[in-house]
Amino acid sequence: MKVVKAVETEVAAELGDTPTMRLFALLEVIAARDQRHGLQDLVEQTGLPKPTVYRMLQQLEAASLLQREGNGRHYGIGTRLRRLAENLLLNDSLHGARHTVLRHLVDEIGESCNLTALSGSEVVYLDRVETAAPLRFYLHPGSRVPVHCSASGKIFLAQMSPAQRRRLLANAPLEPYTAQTLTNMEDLEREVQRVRKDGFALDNEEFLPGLLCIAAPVPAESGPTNLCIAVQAPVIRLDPAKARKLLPALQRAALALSRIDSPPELRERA
Amino acid sequence: MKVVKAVETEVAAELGDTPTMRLFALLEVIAARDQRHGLQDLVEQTGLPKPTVYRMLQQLEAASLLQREGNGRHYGIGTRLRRLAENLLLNDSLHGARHTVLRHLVDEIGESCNLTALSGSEVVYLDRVETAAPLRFYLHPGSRVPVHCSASGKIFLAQMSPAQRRRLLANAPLEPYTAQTLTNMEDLEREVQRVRKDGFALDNEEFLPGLLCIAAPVPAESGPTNLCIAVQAPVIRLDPAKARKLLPALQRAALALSRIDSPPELRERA
DNA sequence: CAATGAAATTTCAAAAAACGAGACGGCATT
DNA sequence: AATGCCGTCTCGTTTTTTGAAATTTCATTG
Repeated sequence: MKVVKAVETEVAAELGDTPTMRLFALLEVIAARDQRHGLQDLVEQTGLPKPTVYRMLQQLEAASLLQREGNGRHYGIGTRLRRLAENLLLNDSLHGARHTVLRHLVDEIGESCNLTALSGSEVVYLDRVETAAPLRFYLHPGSRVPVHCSASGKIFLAQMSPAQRRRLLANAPLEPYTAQTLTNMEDLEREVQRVRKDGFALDNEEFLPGLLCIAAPVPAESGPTNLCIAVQAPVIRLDPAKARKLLPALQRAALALSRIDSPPELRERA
Repeated sequence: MKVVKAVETEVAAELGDTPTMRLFALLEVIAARDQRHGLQDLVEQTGLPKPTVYRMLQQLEAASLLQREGNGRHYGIGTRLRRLAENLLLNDSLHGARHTVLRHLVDEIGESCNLTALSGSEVVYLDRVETAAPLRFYLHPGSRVPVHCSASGKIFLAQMSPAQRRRLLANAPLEPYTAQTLTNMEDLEREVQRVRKDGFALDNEEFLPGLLCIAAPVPAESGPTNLCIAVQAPVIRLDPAKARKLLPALQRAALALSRIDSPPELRERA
């Protein structure tokens, strides 16, 4: 009994604080296993009260997003949700194309690479391809890191006007993650100026001990970009000097990404 | 200007009356085209007010369901939504297996077939495979038809107790769709008794003029089933006598579906 | 064939979220 | 520097969601 309650609380806390999020949490539970889902099961899996889950399921069924299976006591995926999922995967050439570029780069240089973007005042991992080497940092797509202690973050900062930069950093104090983390504004400003001049950024164990990272911007048609490509490796295999030698490959990949991201066709208005 | 407005109204009316539905409408718009979606575009596509769309996008982005692209002025599919879509399609062996059976049946008898279930007081098309013949009725998966004038509907009715049947039909008056539609309770009751005895049902132009349909139940482990398989064809190619000859093939497919739907493994409680 | 109990559904008043008109602000073009 | 298009924020109002508890349903079981 207690164990069950603990699990319930956990899932509910993690996956939902607005109706929308609770709904997606429910869908994720349903999508997670290839089996029939009864009301009771879903209640236990999500930790939501029974009438709530019941109402959600009913609403989803009415919209053909889910459908009842068997004797009406179980739910499965409905035609509309299936079609949505198909279209979602189908109409996302951007992701596919980018992933290919990332994979090529990883093949070429032999270390994990990732694609990052600025979201709010944090850097988000859009996608990631791991190296084959056995020792590696596992950082999954979708996770977020602070701007001030990540290579990509510094690139984003370097593109901004001083005013923009100050505004952004006002919301995010320069927390120390390691002994190397730049925690005062002057050091960071100096570093950012260097990044702007060089066109690439390093993170030398400033976020995680033992992790070195080099990032380059993916140029946009004009103006600042919101996309970076970066290599991450344990300091045992990669030091700043070696990292600099990877720059040409990195920039070649960045250019390829740039072509994916801003081809003239996409400027039309359907 | 007027044209745009007309479209807006339409989409909004069709796709949403609760926050949840509006949200899915938005996702469907996003999933529909492989392009970058700006706020303004989405406002026009969905017909929803700007702050509403803005809030939805923001919420979806915060949850990594969407992510910003380019300079932050466009949205694309996020890692979590992509994963959800992948799992949704992956973990739905039921659908895949059923679809295969349907396709085989269509190959065998040469007419469009579909899989139906009872939902509320209507029959829903769960899936459908079309014949290769040029003349055909196009009825898409997810659409709904009344119980009293569809072959599958009669099968569902035939499984019920008279009390259940009366309760269900109380909510759904026997509306006439064609001259053949059974619109009085006695005729329908007589028909239902026949269906129960024969184990199959016909719809002889009772729903759409020129459309003949024969349905058989997909047997459940025990008790009534909520799944039927049916053949639909223009009366020009199929008459009741010919339809009856398709019955063995139909029942063979029904048995195959039955094995998919209730194998012992699925009775476990993970 | 009624009693039993587990599971599904409905109810309803309180609480929370969504709504959207309008104001505001940034940024690009003029 | 002015203009205008978009994205973003505000806030009082409206709508939806919430969930404990009561009720119904249905398959067993005694």
